[in-house]
Order: sequence, then structure tokens, then C-alpha cells
Amino acid sequence: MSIEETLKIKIKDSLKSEGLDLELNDIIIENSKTPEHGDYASNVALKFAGRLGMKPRDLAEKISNSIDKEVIEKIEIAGPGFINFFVKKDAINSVVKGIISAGDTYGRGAKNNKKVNVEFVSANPTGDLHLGHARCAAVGDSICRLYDFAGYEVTREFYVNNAGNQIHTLGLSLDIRLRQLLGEKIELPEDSYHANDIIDIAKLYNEKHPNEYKVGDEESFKKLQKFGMDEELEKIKRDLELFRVKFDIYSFETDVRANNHVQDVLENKYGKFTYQQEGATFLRTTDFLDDKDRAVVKSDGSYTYLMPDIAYHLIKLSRGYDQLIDVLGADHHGYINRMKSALMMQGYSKDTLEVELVQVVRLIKDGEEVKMSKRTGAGVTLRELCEEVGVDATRYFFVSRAASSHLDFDLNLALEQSSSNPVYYAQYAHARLASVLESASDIKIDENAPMLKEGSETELLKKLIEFPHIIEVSAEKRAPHMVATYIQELAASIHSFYTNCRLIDRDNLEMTASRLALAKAAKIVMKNALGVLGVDAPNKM
RNA sequence: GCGCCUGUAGCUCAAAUGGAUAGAGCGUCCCCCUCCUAAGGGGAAGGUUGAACGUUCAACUCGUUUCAGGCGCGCCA
Repeated sequence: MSIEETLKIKIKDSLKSEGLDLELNDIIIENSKTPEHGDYASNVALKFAGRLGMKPRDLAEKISNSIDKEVIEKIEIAGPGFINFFVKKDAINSVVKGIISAGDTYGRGAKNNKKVNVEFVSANPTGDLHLGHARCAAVGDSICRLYDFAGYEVTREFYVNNAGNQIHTLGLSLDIRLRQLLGEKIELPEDSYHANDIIDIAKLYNEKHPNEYKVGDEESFKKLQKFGMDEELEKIKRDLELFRVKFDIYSFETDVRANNHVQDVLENKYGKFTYQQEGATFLRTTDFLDDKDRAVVKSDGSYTYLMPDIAYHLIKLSRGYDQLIDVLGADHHGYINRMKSALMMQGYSKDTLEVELVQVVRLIKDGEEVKMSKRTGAGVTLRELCEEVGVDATRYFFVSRAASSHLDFDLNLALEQSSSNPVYYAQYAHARLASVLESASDIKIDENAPMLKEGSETELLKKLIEFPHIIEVSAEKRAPHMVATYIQELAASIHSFYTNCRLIDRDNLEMTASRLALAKAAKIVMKNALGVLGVDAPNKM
């Protein structure tokens, strides 16, 4: 059990004897910000004195007196009623051994039997993944890694919209490009896909199927369209893999629509929530969370995007997840209440689906915003980012900010100053430790680390102790950026430790044995933390 | 007009269910390698947390109002 938990239980017991029965989670123990405040601090006395009709300082006094001094050196009451705990050094030092024996699993939460499905990226197979997809991919995948590490059972899912208008547009665009290639003088219409990858695919098609395309022939067109879609999807998969994102399931809209399934869902499950208006069918989402009823069938008889989407979400739920999460670009926020309403119509709670909105990224180059567009081909793609900025730096950049923050991606900074990028600061800390441990491989490590007492040693130890809690909280909040913030602090503690303490001293092997143990533990934690974000922890830089 | 998101140091962003002196990186200015990786360390400067009220022992955090920016308000997806 951690020191923190021990303290919580003791405070809980103490409050109970005062007549206040609290949940363990109601009791907050935080790391003290300054050494004068000890190692840990709690505000329970301030928070609950009122309920007991006591003065905060008096309650703090009672709590403090009831705690035995097993791991605690001393307790001080400060300010309006904070309780500051000073922990015995050997209690802190003992975590080193625990971390080393846990290794890869240090910080990992116990399996909690919660099944979570995270759908993210889900880009239409009509072009390259761009900046916005890149952020969603980084955020979505890190959330999954975080969930997995925290003990949840996670499924990563990508939904392929391969049945709508956009696919028809893809076909038309390819048709024009192919005909241009074959010498026809013809312009690409404004509302087509103008990106260069369409030309490449047309060329590829022509190489694989020379002299085969018949202009105006429906079957020929379908074949070209399918070819294009398959190519685009394969490209997306390749790019994602390069970005270290691997999906467990690719679901296709055509499969959702197969066997008249969408119609069945509409009639059997949503019939009583619909009405006709001007030839179209509307869903009464306003009975739930929406501010407007939504069309599900157009007056021409075809579905709007919403209907298959609803059917798809029900399919996902039928697979038995406790929680559905959609990671979406912020421009889709209007979608949330529609889908939640539709699920509530089937008896699901409004929290069954949670949507993580990822704000737009502005690309800045030479101090000016670069407008990105799939159509003009001017946008920066995920592939370019990986190649030019690097996978580690790109992932880390996107994930070190809250998903809800609008952020600027300064291309100049990313390219020219990559050496001062925060991700290298963290990786460098890991590499330094690796290097020291390598060159001291002949020295026996003392995992009990009894010699640690320097300020920078204790500071680092306390950072290491925090890690499991950081994982727990950031998973709960779906906030991988909290891990990134932690990584920066951990790296700072490591660098400070490295500079202030000579790790290898062959004239003082006792000290060396303790410090190497700390180095080993710190290296483990850094690696585990970076792993949660999908970033490498190199041994050499 | 309505709805969602955002506003914190010169710039990009943190601040775990409200806690003690609001923190990092970049940039600027000083120091520090005869020694394990200087992609590092130490220090300085830089803030009325957009503004105003309110709730509280305590507000960047909660509430109301207001200003500014982004996005969304289709039988497009």
C-alpha cells in the first residue's frame, strides 16, 4: 500500500471516531508544494470542520493526534487548518524496490472488467489524413493506451463511411482525372476532390488496368470507384501504422446497411419516435437532448447520414461494451446530442456514449496561418508530419495539450528547433539514465536504497510515487495530457538528480548502489509513462 | 439570433473533486563541463488568470453578466 493510501485510511478512521463517515475518495492527500509543508498535505480539516461544528484547526489537531508514527516523522498544522505530514525517509526510499520489481507493470491499474470501445479518426476514404486527423489519432490512441494501462479492456475502432455522397464524388473525381490522363480536354469541377493523390490513384489504375476504362459505363465507373476507395483506405492504414496507431476493428457502412438492417432498425426500434413531414421522416430527438428534430430519411427515400450511424452505434453496443467513446473533431459537436438522444430512445443512459471533442489545429508557418484543405492539396498530411517532424515529437506535441484547447502548430518551430522540443527533454533523461546504468553494469545495485537523502533524490522519489495516481486520474478524465505534464516534471527531477548527485563513485560503492537503484527505478517510470503516450524511450541519443 | 469550445508570462500551453507563494517549454539576460550524455543544471526578468459582480474561511477553477476569438446551427457527412 502506498503512503498516501495509508494516510487516507488513518484520517478516515479518525474522522469516523469524530462521527463523520466518509468515502476514501473524499479524503484528499496531495503532494506538498514546498518542503516547509512536509511531504504530504491534507485539507480535510478545512473541508469538514463545518459539518462537525468544529474549528478547522481543532479538528486538524484531533486528527493529527490520532495518527500513529509508524511511517510519519512528524505532523504539523499550518495556516487555517492544513495538516502537513513529514514522512520518514526509509518509508519513501522503500518505493525503489517496489518499482524495480514491478518493472513494466509499475503504475498499471488492476483489471477493472470495464469494456470500453473507442472510435476515432474514422476519416472518409477519399484522401490523405491531414493535421486534424493527426491530432485525433494521437489523442484517441493515447486515450486507449491510457485506458489499457489503467486496467480497462479497450477496443480501438475505425468506422469507414463507404456508402455516401463522398464516395460518389471520389468516383467522379477519379473519372475526370483518368480521362485527363488519357488525353481528354476536360476540367475538374469545383466540388470534386482536387488533391494530388487522386491523380496518383488514377495513374495507378491506368497502369494496372490499361485500356480498360469505358467512359460513361456504369460498371466501369463502379470498378474505378472501388479501386480508389480501397487505395485510399490502404493508404490511411499505412499512415496510421507509421504513426503507431493500430485499430482492432474496421467497420464499414456498407456492412451496416447490408440485409436491409438499417430499415429494420428504423421500423422496429425507432418507429414510434418518428413522424413524416414534407415527404421526409424525422426523429423526435427533441424529446430527449436535442434542440431540433432530425431527418433520418430524405424525401427521395434515401437515408441521411444519421440513420446508418445510429444503427452502427447500436451494433457497437450489442457487442457488450460498458462505455462507448467517439473522438471527434470539434466541428461535430452538434452531433453529440443527436446520437445520445437516439441511444436514449433505446433505453441507454445519456452517458453510455461519451464524445471527446478535439479542437482544431491551426498550422502556422513563417508566422502566418496555413489554411489546409483536402481539396486543394495544400494541407499538411499526417505522413508529412511523421517524415518531417518525427512520430515521437508529433504525437507528444498533440497529446501534451488538453484536447479541448485550440492549438497552434508552428511548423518552423517543430522543424528547426526539434532539439529543444519537450519530448527530447524527456527522452534525453531516459537515455542518460540508461547510459549510466550501462557503464555501471558491473556494480551491484541495492534496491533498498538506504543511502538516499539528498534533496534532489527525495524529490525524484516522490515523483516516482505519484505515477500510479496520475495514471488513475488521467484515465478517469480521459486526459492523456496530464501524463505529458507529469513526464515533464519527472524529466526535470531526473536531470536535477543527475546533475546534483554523482551516480557512479567507485570509491563509495554503498552510495553508488543506492543511487543506481534510484536511477533504475526512474528509468522504468519514464519508459512506462512515455509508453502510455506511444512515444519511444531510447537508450541512446 | 441560438448553442458548444476557448481566453493564464512576449509566444505555445499546464495547474488532479475549489486550497497555502498560479507553473513549464520556447524566446531574452547572467553563471556552471579536468568527472557518469551540456539535447543538461543553477539563477534573473516577465502575471490585476479578458472584464465586472456574486458564492466561500479560501476562486484560474463554481454562478450570473459582459467583451474577444474559433466552431456549429441542412432532407451535407
